[in-house]
Amino acid sequence: MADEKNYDALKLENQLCFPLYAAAKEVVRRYKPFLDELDLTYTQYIAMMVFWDKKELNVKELGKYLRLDSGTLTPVLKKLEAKGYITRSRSAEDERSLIVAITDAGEALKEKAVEVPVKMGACVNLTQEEAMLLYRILYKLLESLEDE
Amino acid sequence: MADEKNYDALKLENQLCFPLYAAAKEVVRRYKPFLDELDLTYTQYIAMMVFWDKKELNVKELGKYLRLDSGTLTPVLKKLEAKGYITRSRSAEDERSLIVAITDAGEALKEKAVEVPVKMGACVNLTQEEAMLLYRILYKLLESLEDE
DNA sequence: AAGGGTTAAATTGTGTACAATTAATTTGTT
DNA sequence: AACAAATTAATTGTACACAATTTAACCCTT
Repeated sequence: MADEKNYDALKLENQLCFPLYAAAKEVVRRYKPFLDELDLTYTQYIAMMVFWDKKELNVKELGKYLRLDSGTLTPVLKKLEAKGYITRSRSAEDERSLIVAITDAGEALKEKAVEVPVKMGACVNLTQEEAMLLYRILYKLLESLEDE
Repeated sequence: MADEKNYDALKLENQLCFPLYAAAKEVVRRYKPFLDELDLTYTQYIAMMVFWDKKELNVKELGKYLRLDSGTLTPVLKKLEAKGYITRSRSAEDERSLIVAITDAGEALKEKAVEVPVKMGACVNLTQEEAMLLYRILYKLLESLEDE
């Protein structure tokens, strides 16, 4: 019994990261039917959320909000451009910077999108208090992981 | 003012799903340096966690634990087999079923892996209470999303 | 003005995720 | 037994995610 090592920390059910990973996937998956009606993927949807709020920004700024890099965003933005929801153009002041701006069609999409959070809210079976706690703890976690 | 619609629910900062999605990605990203030492990706790591516990199961059973389907698992398992940590063989009783079993090398990997949760724990800056709350709420969320 | 260092996006390569389909096998019913 | 229905993995196709590299533009110091 002196030599017995405790491997409990290596069990899936004792992990904190695993339910985080699984719940995130599952929630995104649950968005799909609602987002299909808008012809958006989840990543495209959260990008549009930023544009509905900010109207115009460059890839770097967008990436900061979404916590995604240009490797992920470039193809996503090209798809949103192809759908006519945004425009992509180089900044005149700084040719390195790509200005992404929402179009009228993109703005119009907001009217249909307002239903999405309502429908999703109905899927998530948490109390107000649990939802608030979850929100607070997740942001605390994000902040703590931010500063390396 | 009668015609003003409230779009607050469409703001990124008012979403519950977004910090969930972002935190999950960030935590998995934080695993990377530790898992690199084991030559495992996060998905391969959680699969190995199941094998360390169960020794042997088929793809469907594994998928139930990990909440992943064969489309995701098949390539992951082929990689783990190539690394020598598991074996893949058809069941004699039911040829449809693929039996995945851990090898000695896979078992040995556990010795190095025990350090991973310790190192990760040091990165996550939550109190015991917050961690427990997060765990409980995430599993409640997962369960509520499970039954459609 | 010139050249090194920095910065912003894009590109490349690897590895998931997942929906939908396919292929092989098994099961259940007649 | 025979065949339709169900089940299990694998495959196919699309879409991220991210590390690492590349390309082009900008900045800064001399």
